[in-house]
Amino acid sequence: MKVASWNVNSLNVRLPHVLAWCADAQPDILALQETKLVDEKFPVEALAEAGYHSVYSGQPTYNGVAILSREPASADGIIMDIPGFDDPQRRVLAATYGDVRVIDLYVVNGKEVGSDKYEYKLAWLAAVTEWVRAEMQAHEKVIVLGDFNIAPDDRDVHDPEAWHEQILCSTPERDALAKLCAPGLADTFRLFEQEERTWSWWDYRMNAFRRKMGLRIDLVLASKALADRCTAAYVDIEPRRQERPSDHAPAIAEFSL
DNA sequence: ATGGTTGCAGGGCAA
Repeated sequence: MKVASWNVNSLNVRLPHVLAWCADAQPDILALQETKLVDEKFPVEALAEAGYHSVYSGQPTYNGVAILSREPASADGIIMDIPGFDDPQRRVLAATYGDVRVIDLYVVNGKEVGSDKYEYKLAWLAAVTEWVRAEMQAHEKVIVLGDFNIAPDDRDVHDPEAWHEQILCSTPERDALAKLCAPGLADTFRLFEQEERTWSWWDYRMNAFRRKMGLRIDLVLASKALADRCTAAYVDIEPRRQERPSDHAPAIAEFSL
């Protein structure tokens, strides 16, 4: 089973990129973030023609998450809100595929350490952490993936000194991510030897991609039952090289199931 | 400290 996460920064603009990547990479499950589409405009038919079922939770202009899959999601167990956390922003989506629970997250960016958005990010992460804990008690095989807007440690940052305690890299954010993982989620990327300086996001500005100035903030986390069966994990930067790309590249994990 | 680039939407806002 091949599972991927991709922040597409508008599925309206990036639908051709998604279709081309799916045709090439053949993921079984693809979690999307920043679809920026209301549900009425979600391209269900175009994706169905490409062989993918869709579940999605969108809003106008901002945010929006979706999960594409070869096999349909179970009819029950689709969750689009963090339990007990009132939030109009469409950032979470959970669905069950066979015996695998998939939780797609578009973590709050946070803008700047100390800002209102930063406080919202930490509160949001605390609420998600409680929810994920409950999901892991209910399911043995859990995948939590998405745009985490947190670089787990300095290996995931092109210039750790410049980013020291900055947004996406601050200690409270990293501690919050560690707490989310504490019930037994592994960053699948780190289960394997990796090329150093692997990133999944590069700012559109300042020629960051050409200059290899990126961060690895897109993650596929897996519970132990799945981590034990993980056979590969990597980032595919090819889509970032294309015309009119998303600023993120897909993060992928493969499992022998 | 600011600016740079993209998307949405048609002016800023979010990233």
